[in-house]
Amino acid sequence: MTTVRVLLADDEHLIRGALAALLALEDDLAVVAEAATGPEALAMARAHRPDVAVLDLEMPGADGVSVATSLRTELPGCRTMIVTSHGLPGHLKRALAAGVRAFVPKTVSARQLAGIIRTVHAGNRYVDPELAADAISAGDSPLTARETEVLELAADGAPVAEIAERASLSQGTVRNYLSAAASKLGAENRHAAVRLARQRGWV
Amino acid sequence: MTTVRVLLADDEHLIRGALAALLALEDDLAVVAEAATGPEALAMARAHRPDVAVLDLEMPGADGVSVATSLRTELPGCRTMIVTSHGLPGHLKRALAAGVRAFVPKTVSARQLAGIIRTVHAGNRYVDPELAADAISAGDSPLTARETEVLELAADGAPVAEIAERASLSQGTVRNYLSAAASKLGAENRHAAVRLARQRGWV
DNA sequence: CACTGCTCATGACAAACGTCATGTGAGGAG
DNA sequence: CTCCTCACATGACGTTTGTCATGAGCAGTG
Repeated sequence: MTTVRVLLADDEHLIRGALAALLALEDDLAVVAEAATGPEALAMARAHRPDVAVLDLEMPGADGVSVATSLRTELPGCRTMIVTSHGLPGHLKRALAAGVRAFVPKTVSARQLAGIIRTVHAGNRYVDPELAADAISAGDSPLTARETEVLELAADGAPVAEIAERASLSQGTVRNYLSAAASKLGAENRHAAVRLARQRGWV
Repeated sequence: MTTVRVLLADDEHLIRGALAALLALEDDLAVVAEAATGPEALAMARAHRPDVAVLDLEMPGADGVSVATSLRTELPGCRTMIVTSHGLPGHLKRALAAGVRAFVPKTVSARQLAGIIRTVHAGNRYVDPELAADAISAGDSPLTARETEVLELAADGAPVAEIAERASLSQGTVRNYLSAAASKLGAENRHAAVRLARQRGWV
């Protein structure tokens, strides 16, 4: 029996510590490194070369997906998986596109997580069935690249003039994109559109 | 030595289970009940009458603060504490106003948490120093009750007409409140105001 | 090559919005 | 009792929007 070397990255010390303790109970798993931020996770991974990196999606510095992207090129032998509280369909897609092998919500039990780590280590993938269903039913973003960009700039409630300036577009164009985005999303106005797009992980 | 009977409520199974395991290592603490939702937490508390209820702030059904409020009247002997990922000043204030004895971020370690549970059980209070500093520097909400109410209704990007209807106010009045709220918060428009108020936990 | 879809623009109009002046009534503070 | 604040309202004003028509340049596809 081989021992799986695991890197644990989560900014919540409470969870990270508790998780490490629980995984330590599994005698084929060994937590060889822990990290509380994105950059720290990268550094620890370089130093300890784990078999599997368990990454929280929301971390200070760099989120789980970008850490996974970096790891993919730097340590091809290291499988990555994402654990998260907020299972947005868009996040799942981004994660899979970044080569992440598993995407699980924090609502699973530690025992299940251990099983998933083994699955991933064996070279297989795992996606939470419910999240997968959501992602499939949610579908792809209907927004074009510019529409998405403009919508993001509108996300903090900025007026059109400011968005236009920051995007180097004319105000009329910005209004057109915003209008198109809102109608594609079935929203009454851009602010509601922002909310919807966020919910679906499209921004 | 008395044993402290603890109720653990958190919708993230991973965390709840891990936490229960870690707290079980402390021989003066006993996790007598677990819950994944607000209503479930209430039911479990009634059934098991714990000494201390450790409540996650964000749970389906009812959030930690409202559970704490209910517990305060139903089980006066049960001390409550809030654990959360997002330490917004406003949440801290609401929690303390609801009679919560401790407010801690999930970035603490399990050992620290155990200590805090003991502190709370002994009748003392605990507030994370950093959160406390934030809360003090952030100050109170400058908004009146109605301003807050209207701002909340505006939170999902609804047009003024809809807000007016839902608040049973005239559109002009709604605009006035929204305008007042935005200027008090130093925001350019109501949407930015919503964002700011959220950041500070005032909505 | 024609066709389609994305990008970017302009101009125009109606609706929604922000702001201000102004007024009434209720309730607390002095 | 008076003063002040808050809640609520109206009407009016200019500005910011959403929406639509229209058009040009530029990619990719059949």
